[in-house]
Amino acid sequence: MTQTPAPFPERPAADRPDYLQRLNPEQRAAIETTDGPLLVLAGAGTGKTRVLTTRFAHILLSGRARPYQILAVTFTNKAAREMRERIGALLGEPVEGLWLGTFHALCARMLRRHAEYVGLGSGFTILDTDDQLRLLKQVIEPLRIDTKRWPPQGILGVIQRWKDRGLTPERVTPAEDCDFAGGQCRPIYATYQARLVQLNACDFGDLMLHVTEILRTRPDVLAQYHRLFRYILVDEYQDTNTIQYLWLRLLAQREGQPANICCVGDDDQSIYSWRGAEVENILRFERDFPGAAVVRLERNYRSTAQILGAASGLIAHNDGRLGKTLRPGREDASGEKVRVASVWDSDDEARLVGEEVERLRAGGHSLAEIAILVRAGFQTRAFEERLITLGLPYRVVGGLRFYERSEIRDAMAYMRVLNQPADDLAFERIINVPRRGIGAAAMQKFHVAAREGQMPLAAAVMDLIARGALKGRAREQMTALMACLARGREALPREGHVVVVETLLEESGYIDMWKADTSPEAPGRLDNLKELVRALADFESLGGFLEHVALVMENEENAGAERLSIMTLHGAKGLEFDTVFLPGWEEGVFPSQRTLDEGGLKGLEEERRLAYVGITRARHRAVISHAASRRIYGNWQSAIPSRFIEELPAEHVTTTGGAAQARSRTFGHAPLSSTAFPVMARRPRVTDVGEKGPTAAMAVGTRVFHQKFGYGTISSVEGNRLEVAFEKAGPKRVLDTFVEKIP
DNA sequence: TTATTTCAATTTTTT
DNA sequence: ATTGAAATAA
Repeated sequence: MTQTPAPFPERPAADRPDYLQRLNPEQRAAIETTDGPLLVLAGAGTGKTRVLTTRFAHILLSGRARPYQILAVTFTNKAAREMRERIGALLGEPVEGLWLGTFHALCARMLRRHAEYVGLGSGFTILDTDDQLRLLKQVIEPLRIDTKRWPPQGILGVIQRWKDRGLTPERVTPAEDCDFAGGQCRPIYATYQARLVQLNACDFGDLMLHVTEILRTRPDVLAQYHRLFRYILVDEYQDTNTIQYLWLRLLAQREGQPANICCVGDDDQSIYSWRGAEVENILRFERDFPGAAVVRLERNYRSTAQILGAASGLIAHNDGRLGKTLRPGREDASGEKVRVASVWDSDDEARLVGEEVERLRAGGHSLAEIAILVRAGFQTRAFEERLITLGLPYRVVGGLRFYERSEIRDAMAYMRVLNQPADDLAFERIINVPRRGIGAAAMQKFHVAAREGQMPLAAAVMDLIARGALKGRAREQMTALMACLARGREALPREGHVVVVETLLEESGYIDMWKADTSPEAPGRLDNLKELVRALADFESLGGFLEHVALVMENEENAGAERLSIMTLHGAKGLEFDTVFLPGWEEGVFPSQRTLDEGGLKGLEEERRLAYVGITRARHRAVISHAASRRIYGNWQSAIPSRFIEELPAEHVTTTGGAAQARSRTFGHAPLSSTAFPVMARRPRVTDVGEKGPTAAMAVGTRVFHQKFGYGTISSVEGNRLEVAFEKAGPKRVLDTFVEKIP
């Protein structure tokens, strides 16, 4: 393993251009080591984005490459946008013609140029998840697969994972074919791909897969990109999957020239293995690119020493790390310790967080600098309810996004059919929305006609109308719909896409459908449709708009409002806040039981990295909490504190709350002054009922009472953790503090 | 063809 | 408890 380079000699400041000022030696090394492979291990809060953007600017300003000769890859559109803005700021002007974007956006751009090599036209459509599923269902329908046992989503998952690994249908070996769908996944995959080509469409995975396949099989195309890209920059390298790795390696390894690839990442923040990311990619970097330099960014400028100490101590429990230790960047006061609060249940937890937030706000803290980071979506509800009663403005980040709403997808489908009459999947989506009396039977008829006539669905419908094979209301409605679309297409060059789409949505009856809808969401949906038409005006053409939406499923709204954020730990990666609440640190919730079951030790380590990501989001304050009981799927479950709590180094942690006081690690310093934690308020007054838990001998066979589960008998004891056979609730694991001995 | 009922699943998510 | 999708009745 390569060592962090020795400190670099300080050159006189005057020698260095402006943009290289005020960087630490490691950051400067990461920027000035321009040629040859370079791995930058950037711990949380160590100035990663700054290094990436400055490196980009440095390559340009030192004359090593023109803007279009640098390939800069990110995972999210947000990261790409931020990078573009910051490069523009460094250079003093916006730069044009950059190859800067997400893996998928860059691949889409490449694939439009070379689509014919994989049997597509350059005007191919990019399908969303709905379309993918609909198409797959069509493919598996004749196979009479038991969709109970093998849900289409699962099959799609298998295909997606193959694509993540760079496996085209031909490359999937029989051994690779899992027993999913009765071992029929391989032929299903092949048919699915063939159908996509017929539709002149591809899914997200295909963007990477097709381009990589082209680069693999067309040396001329590959050479063209080798000549073009002199430098490659990759963000969040620990999140790359196999296909992304293959794509990068193909582009980076040039005959007789150094691989000028710089990957920035942090193995400790790899939290996406479940969607195909391979941490091995970053662990293997030095073997993949011989002679690679490695720079470690370990000076953290974000968090207090206490927070860093807690996070470092926790992550140290993982094996197989590349090894980094975050050091406080500034020697300021060490700050507050990380707090661990024990509460009774999720309502208590929400109350505690709410009170703390109110206190912070009273102390002049901005709500925008506070976040509640949960493991899973179901945890948000208790907080939302509490924040509403307190009148605290909040936002749940990562709910349904604009372009995922059904009315927007419907409207988009109308546009797609307008844009490409052969877009069967879009046509199928709108054909009976609003209701036009087309059910399964009619649909079947259309499909048969389309297959027999070797034509798109829409054309088949026209044909059936012309031949009089359609009767009654269906005929009327279909004639009207087709006329609508035809009028729109004809008017497009004259009236412009905005007006035409607006008219189409009106005349097709789609708008009226929502106007007639009396449900409370309907007005909001109409507003969304207005907003969609407005967004349409920002684009030159319909095609341009559709491409944008397919790749950038984002809405840029309500930023900067004075609200606190509730989001998942995954959603919080890359963000930072003054104060971070980390609720639900209980075995089964965090670490998640499912991850443990499915991923074993690997899964546990990923959960631990998630915990590490959570803590390192905090600049000044981190409050971890765990509840003693939690209602999951309608019934109460007892909960034991997460093992991650015990793994936090004691010297960086303070503990509050009743249950915690029973823990051996707490040396009796009960924070009685803390009015912020009126925890355990709803615990029974134990002295009235029986002896208090921790002081009483808890032996196997002891009869106990539990607030939520009722009466039961202890069946095993493990320190302060009991297993109790409850009379009504069955066997549960509980902490001794939450039961009372029955005399 | 649509409305109703039952039934199961229920982490994390970008593009 | 809640929700969404598939089976079944009107």
